[in-house]
Amino acid sequence: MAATIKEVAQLAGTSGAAVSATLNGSRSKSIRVSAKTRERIYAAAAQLGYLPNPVARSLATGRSRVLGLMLPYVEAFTDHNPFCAQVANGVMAEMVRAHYNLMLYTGASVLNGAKAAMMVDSRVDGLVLVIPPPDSPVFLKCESRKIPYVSILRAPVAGAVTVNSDDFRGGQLATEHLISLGHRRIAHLIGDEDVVTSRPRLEGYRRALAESGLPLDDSLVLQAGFDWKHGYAAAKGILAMPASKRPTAIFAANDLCAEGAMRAIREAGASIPDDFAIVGYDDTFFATMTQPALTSVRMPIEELGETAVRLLVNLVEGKAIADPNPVLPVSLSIRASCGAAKAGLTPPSLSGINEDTYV
Amino acid sequence: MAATIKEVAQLAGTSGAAVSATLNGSRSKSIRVSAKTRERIYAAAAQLGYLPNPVARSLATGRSRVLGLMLPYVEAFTDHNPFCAQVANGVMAEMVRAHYNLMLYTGASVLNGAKAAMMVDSRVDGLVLVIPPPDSPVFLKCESRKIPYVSILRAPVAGAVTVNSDDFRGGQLATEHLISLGHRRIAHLIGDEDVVTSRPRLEGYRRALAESGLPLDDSLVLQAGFDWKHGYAAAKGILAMPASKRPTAIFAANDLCAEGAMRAIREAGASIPDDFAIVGYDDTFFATMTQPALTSVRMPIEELGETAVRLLVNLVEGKAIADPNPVLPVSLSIRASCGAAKAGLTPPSLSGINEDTYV
DNA sequence: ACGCCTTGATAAATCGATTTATCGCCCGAG
DNA sequence: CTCGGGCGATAAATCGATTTATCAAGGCGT
Repeated sequence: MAATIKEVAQLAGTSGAAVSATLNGSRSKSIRVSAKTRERIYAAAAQLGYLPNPVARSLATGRSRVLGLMLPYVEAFTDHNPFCAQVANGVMAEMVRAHYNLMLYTGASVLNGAKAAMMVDSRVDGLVLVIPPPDSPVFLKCESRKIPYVSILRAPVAGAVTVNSDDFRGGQLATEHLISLGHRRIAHLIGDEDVVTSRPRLEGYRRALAESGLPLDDSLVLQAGFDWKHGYAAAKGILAMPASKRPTAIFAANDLCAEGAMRAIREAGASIPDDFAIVGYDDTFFATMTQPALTSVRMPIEELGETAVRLLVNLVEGKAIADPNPVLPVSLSIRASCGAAKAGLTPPSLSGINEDTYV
Repeated sequence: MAATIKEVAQLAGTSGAAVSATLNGSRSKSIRVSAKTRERIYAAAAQLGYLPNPVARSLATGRSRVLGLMLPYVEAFTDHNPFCAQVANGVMAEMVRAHYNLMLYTGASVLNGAKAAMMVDSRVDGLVLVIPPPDSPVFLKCESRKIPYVSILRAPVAGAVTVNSDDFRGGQLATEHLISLGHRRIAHLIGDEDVVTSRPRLEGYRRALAESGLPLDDSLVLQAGFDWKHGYAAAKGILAMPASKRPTAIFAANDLCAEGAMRAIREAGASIPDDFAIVGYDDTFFATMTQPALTSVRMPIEELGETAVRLLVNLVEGKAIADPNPVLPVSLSIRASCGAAKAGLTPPSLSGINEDTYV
């Protein structure tokens, strides 16, 4: 029922070509529109409430002004780790700014077999991939269909555009902080092996120890994971160590993992930060809600999303890219869980429902 | 570069019409394809890796198999209240099931003026609106462009399809629980006025009091909001009341609000649940992380999303809808914050990174 | 006065599907 | 022997834009 370009042309007493050129501000030599005609076209378009049909436009131009966002698992948003949600937020914000629309894809179900192919379709001009597995078939799909893509948290590969945060530095920061507070036996709970951030964080941890002349004790490096359960289990293991072997500080894989560890420690009747100092990673909002509040490495998660979109838009529009593999800086949010800040000094500044609701 | 229908037709030695009909399993009388030709078409399509261009298909059919999801604010995902994220999750899951794709829109920026119109465009077959303001222009846009839509958390309006949860019952449940534990002075922190859930919860609270023969004391009904800050402030107010006027229990607007209240109470040196029993709403995962863990009214948030999509798909495909205004049931998750369950008995069962990652 | 360039505008091709109208052909019924 | 009907398939129209090729005037220089 919506007005078409032909109807506008008819009402303005001109042709569709003129309408198209006028409304798009086309600067082609081959088609010119006089000021008078232009006025009539504007009037007619306004009168009919004309909006170009984006589907038809896409077909004609080969561009959709839609970018896809692929999240690694179906529960991306419900998962208690707000990482994906925050990335999505940054992505959304930047897409709005760049006048692109967002198509959302999550999980294996849309990516297996025929469906996988369906999604990497001509509907999107480009794709943002979040923590893609190193051997994901998505890469091949994109290559073969010539769909530009940018990966968030992926080890830089020749020719691929990636956006990462400085995990090595993050590992260093967390460990150095604990060292500066006098800790000499510091445990590290490693995140999932297949996630690209785990290793550099570990290396940062090792470097910090080495630079301070502290020994590297492999019994203090525990395979955990990015969830509550693994943190809880790992801490149980630590609590079971003989006192002489036991660490006095824990650098956890992330905030959730740290929370699990804290729970295990509390259940054992030990104190945080007196018996164990703890540092988390991601600086999620619930780092402020734990008791004591959790010191955490902050990474600019939303900026990861924003940067990825910015790069992708350049890719799509054929513009030059200064740095195809940016690494965003991290920092340390110091709270009470290491004893470096008093408990309760940093109440969460939660925003609740925002004013920016739809009109 | 992708293969077109014409190329497939050529390779199979037939026409585009035959290819289209075959691949879509068309049962029209006017076009028939013999088994032999069909085989050749399948072979050719497979050989070329042919996938129909969805843009062209959309233009021809007037259907895009894309549904839009509109969230009320830009920070929908970052906002510490995981409500929108969970809704998005349910929506996504159901869309995958129904073979639709998801276009995501958030906040005022995409909805003002010309941009608002751009988004309600022919690209989507229908729209899911989450907590739309009662007077949102989106409704008119949809009507005038004949785009079917379903609203989540909207007061039922004649002719509109809505999905709600039973907030009245939720208010009742929370209050009855506190009454059953012996509380006679129960405060209620109301959520934002303009959010449709606030009033029925209040009415449920009132009904529960009335049915137990307890007096309705307006000084115990405090305007708060769905965020941490308002919970914190409201609790401060309660703590400042003269002891005789002070409630012994608080039914908060939601979990975040409850958390804020708990923080204020702890800061005042009072005990939960001994001095104040607390009930939250939404049963978010961090209700399990607070100390003590928070009793909360559980609403089936993801199911809201799923149901909305199911209804919307029916709307889009012209199928009958049994109940255009379903109200989903709520329940009570009892934890330690009211003294009805021991602290620490319900550790969070967090899942961390899911197995269902993309291949 | 003739050709040339510029301006203004339109008809028509294109994008890649779906869908309708049409066309042989062969077979069986009358 | 002819006519109707079912089968198999194709050409062509359509969807609603963009974009290219084409064309008609009009102004200007020589």
